[in-house]
Amino acid sequence: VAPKSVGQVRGALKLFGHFASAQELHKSMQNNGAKIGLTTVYRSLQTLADEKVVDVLRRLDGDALYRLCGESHHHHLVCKRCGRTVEIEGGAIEKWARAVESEYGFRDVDHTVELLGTCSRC
Amino acid sequence: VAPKSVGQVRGALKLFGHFASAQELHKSMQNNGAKIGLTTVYRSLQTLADEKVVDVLRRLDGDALYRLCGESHHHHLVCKRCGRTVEIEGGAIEKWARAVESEYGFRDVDHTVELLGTCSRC
DNA sequence: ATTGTTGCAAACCATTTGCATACGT
DNA sequence: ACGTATGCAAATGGTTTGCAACAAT
Repeated sequence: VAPKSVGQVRGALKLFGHFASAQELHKSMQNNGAKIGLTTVYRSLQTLADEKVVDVLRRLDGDALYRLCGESHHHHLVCKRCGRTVEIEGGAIEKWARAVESEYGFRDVDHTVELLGTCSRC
Repeated sequence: VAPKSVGQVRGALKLFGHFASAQELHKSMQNNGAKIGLTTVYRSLQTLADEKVVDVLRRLDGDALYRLCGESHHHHLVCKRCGRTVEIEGGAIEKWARAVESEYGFRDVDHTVELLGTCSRC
């Protein structure tokens, strides 16, 4: 029985379209007239992250960034300098992960992959 | 006129061999008998980062991780239940990372890969 | 009435900074 | 003595949590 605020936050993220920190998102929602507390924004983002509806990653300064993720599992290529982020199709990775999984007799293997570099503009 | 503590910290990082948070590194140094304050570890890591001799990235929980640049690295397959850890050769990953790098015009791309699953014994 | 939701204020915790002490030259 | 390096303790700031007021059924 998801609280309505979770839907509100998801909507705001959709509107935002790219990675936003909780505080940026909160400010943006208030600017659009929403009456919602910062705490609730945090809690909603937490819920969405648990439900794997949003991706979470960390900016270099330590702030958490959130963005709606599509249905397909993907990874990110992030610029160290400007924070520009590109979603990557990781077909090769998925195959590799499954190969490693069976090679070592593991089950239910999940993986985290992050690429960090410097983009062409920086 | 680099303080000696910077060298100490660099040495500890080398010993560590992979990404470590400031606090983990500090604890590890103290366990090895070093008399150094947490503040100094932070300051030394800051200096090393400014000099570009260490890479900095962020763990999902927000802690900063530091590693000497140019160290060859491997990846880990970790069991969620018993903590058993296997070191993985990531040749396929390295190739994939380089392909992504050139495809999107990024430079100096580093990557983090962690595999989490359940091992055969559990 | 009971259960779930909200938001304020306080707690948390990694990191940074102020400042007084200790060190090197 | 001078300038630098160090570490304690306090400040910072994003995030989390306790709790009491509040809405929904």
